[in-house]
Amino acid sequence: MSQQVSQRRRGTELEDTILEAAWAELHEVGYTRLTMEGVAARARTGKQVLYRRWRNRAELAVAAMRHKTGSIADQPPDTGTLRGDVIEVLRRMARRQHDIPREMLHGLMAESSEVQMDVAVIMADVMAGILERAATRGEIASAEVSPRVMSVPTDLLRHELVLTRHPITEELIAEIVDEVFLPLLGFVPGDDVQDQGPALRARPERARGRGF
Amino acid sequence: MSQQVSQRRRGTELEDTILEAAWAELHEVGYTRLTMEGVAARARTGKQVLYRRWRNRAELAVAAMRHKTGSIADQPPDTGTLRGDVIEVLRRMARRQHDIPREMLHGLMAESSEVQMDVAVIMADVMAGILERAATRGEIASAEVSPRVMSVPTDLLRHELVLTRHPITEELIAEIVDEVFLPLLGFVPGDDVQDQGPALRARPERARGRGF
Amino acid sequence: MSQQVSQRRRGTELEDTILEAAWAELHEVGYTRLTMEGVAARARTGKQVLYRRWRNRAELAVAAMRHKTGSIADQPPDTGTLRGDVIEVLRRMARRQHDIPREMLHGLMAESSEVQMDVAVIMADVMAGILERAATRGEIASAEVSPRVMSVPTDLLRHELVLTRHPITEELIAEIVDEVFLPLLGFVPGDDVQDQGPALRARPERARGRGF
Amino acid sequence: MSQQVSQRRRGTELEDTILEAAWAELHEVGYTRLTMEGVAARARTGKQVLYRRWRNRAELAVAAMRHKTGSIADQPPDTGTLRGDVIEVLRRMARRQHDIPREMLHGLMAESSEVQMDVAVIMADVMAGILERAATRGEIASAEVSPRVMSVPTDLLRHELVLTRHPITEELIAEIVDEVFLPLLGFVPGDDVQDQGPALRARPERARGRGF
DNA sequence: CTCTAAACGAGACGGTACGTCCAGTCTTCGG
DNA sequence: CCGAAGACTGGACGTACCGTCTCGTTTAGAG
Repeated sequence: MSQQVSQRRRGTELEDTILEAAWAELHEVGYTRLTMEGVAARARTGKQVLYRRWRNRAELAVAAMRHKTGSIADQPPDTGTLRGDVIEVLRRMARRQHDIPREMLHGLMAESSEVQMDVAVIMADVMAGILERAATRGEIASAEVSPRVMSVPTDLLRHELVLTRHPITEELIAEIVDEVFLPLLGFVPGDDVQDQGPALRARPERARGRGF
Repeated sequence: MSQQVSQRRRGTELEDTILEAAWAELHEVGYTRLTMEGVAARARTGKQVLYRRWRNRAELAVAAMRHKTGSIADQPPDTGTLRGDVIEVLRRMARRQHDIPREMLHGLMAESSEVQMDVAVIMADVMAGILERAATRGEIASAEVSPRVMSVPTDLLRHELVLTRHPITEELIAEIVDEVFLPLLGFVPGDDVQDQGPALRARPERARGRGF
Repeated sequence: MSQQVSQRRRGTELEDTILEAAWAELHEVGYTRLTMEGVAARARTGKQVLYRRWRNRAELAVAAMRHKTGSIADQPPDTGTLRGDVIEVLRRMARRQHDIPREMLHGLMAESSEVQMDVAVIMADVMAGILERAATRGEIASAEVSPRVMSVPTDLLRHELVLTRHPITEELIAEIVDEVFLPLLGFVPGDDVQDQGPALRARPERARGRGF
Repeated sequence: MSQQVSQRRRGTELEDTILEAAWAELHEVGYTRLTMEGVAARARTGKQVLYRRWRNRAELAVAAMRHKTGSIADQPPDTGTLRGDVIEVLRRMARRQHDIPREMLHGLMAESSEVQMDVAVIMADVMAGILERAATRGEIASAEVSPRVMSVPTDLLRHELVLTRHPITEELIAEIVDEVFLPLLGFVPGDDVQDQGPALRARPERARGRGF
């Protein structure tokens, strides 16, 4: 009479459980100390089940990451101004990165060739759209911008996000847009952008080694 | 009778042997599969000897890296032109990176807090010097440039070096300098820089995933 | 339009296939490495089909063994002489054992309580019949023989078959009969049994350990 | 002042601990379910330590067995009578076997070629000595006995010990000696051996299968 | 020059995780 | 309902390294 409930998890249900377990482990112990055994134990299943789906912890971690973080440029921002659009794009990138610690990213990039910078291409499309609209509005003379220039804001932000330990602030985003990107486009900001305080400020962090 | 040669290595001699062994291992198997046991075996010594000097493989790898790659900005370039100087700086960065596979870098950044972007600060100093001289020569109006702008060329190159799989070419460097940095400084290139072919070219690589 | 042949095996047909697969596996990899999965794969069926019939690999192996080796004392030998009958019984035991490697037997005895020495009782009956006929023929005074004595030849042969690595030869069988069993019955062999060569011969094999 | 006790066990001390742990596991779970992990856990050491010493669980089990059970025929019995000596030998065998369950033995014989019947040869020597003394005392005409006959009592007992589930009783031993061995030697027992009750008794156990 | 303390080389130790195999059970689907 | 197929829980396998500890052997340098 009563609906026979499956005792044993299978397929998608099981997979979701595992990916959530992996995500939890990633945040508790970090990628470096992520173990298949740990994930299996937390998901209350066997290691074989994991290995049936992902060849190694890198693939598992990538899958867990994607499971939690949806696609980035689902719908391009449209704030009505060039500056607003670009800032919104950068904000979304930063917000997205919030979930993914640098350490995890580096660990993945060290072990997996999966994690690519593919998003760069996607971002290029988004930026092209933004510039298109800006040209239509007459904010800039032409949408014909070198791809190198077009990717400057996202590249610079990504550089900060992944390769430095600087906290990502609104000021940082404003700097990238107002000191670098807009000037490159020959855009002269109107009166609404007079908060250019941080310019010419020295970086606080000191070098302790030689880095790379 | 014969000169008594020390059978057992110690101190610096031993340390050098180890660091070379580590460097060799790094290139043979990569950072991910670098093991203390492997290095010890290759250097024909015991693991204790390694642990006496470096707390873990990350420290050892960093040390091995530094042992091979000297400091970056030993002497700032001085080619006589702003453009030449900046290009030279980027070339040196690229050349230096040649020795250090991306995988190694990511592995290190995942495990060690040692590998920092400290070099960024050093590069800032170098760039400041270059701009100073350019201002003196009258190439640019003033050396008073926002630190954000000043670090744009090195940040962009580092982004390419570490976060993409693009090969580092002369064209890439030229793009960064001619399409981004010099325009930002309000610099109008002379007749010697008419090789601006790559502009507006589309990026060839396609996205295969969502990356990050 | 040809007669639709049942693609799916069932009942006895399926069971036979499985038992033959099991027997084949037993001879290819031995009992120790016999696996339910291996048998299922070889029989092109699922594990559940096996578990529906036999609780574990021991039971399956026993079944496979019995499937190949029929009952031992189907019809008691009747050669016309006491000596001939006993030798024939021992020969049949030896021949039967030929199919079943010692390793398989030990494996089964370790895991299954099924494989019993029940045959001992059967053999006792067979031996009783043989002695009965010998008494009737007048070869021995009486068929009233202690059960212990009666089982001596089969027990000794079984000891050799299962617990030693000695090859089972005609001489071995002759020894058991002529040096042990017949003397125990007070039987004086006639002239046809003068091939008593092996007596007093030393055993060739040397001890290498302490065994048990 | 205080004796510095080594925290970490090594060499023989560690080995003894392990063998005792293995012996304990053998008795708790039996050979079939003996696991290297179980032994390592009980001995509070790593699996590698076990594998460094023994290639597999069979070797470990054999070693554990030998560690507990000393050599069998350290000093031959000398009771003053042939019967007494033989009975004493069989009693010792039975006592020794008490420690080693049949299941363990079969498991070992299935997996290891180490466990041999070498002891048979040793027993032959012991029996030869016993017969020698019996001949000297005049109990038997000559010590020249066929090796087959000489090993009959030990072979029969071993058959019972290993291949049947019969409990090993004094009566069983008496049967072997009084009904089989002594008669074979043409020995006529004196008045002290009138307890020949069990003769002609039927075996109680019934066959449940076809055995082997 | 002898003695001593430290460092070296070698490798065992207690442990964690790997990636694989198999047991025995459960589920789905098709005939 | 049962066969075929295969996924699931779970446990052990045998291996690789980790970082520590111990042993016996150089080897510098202090006395």
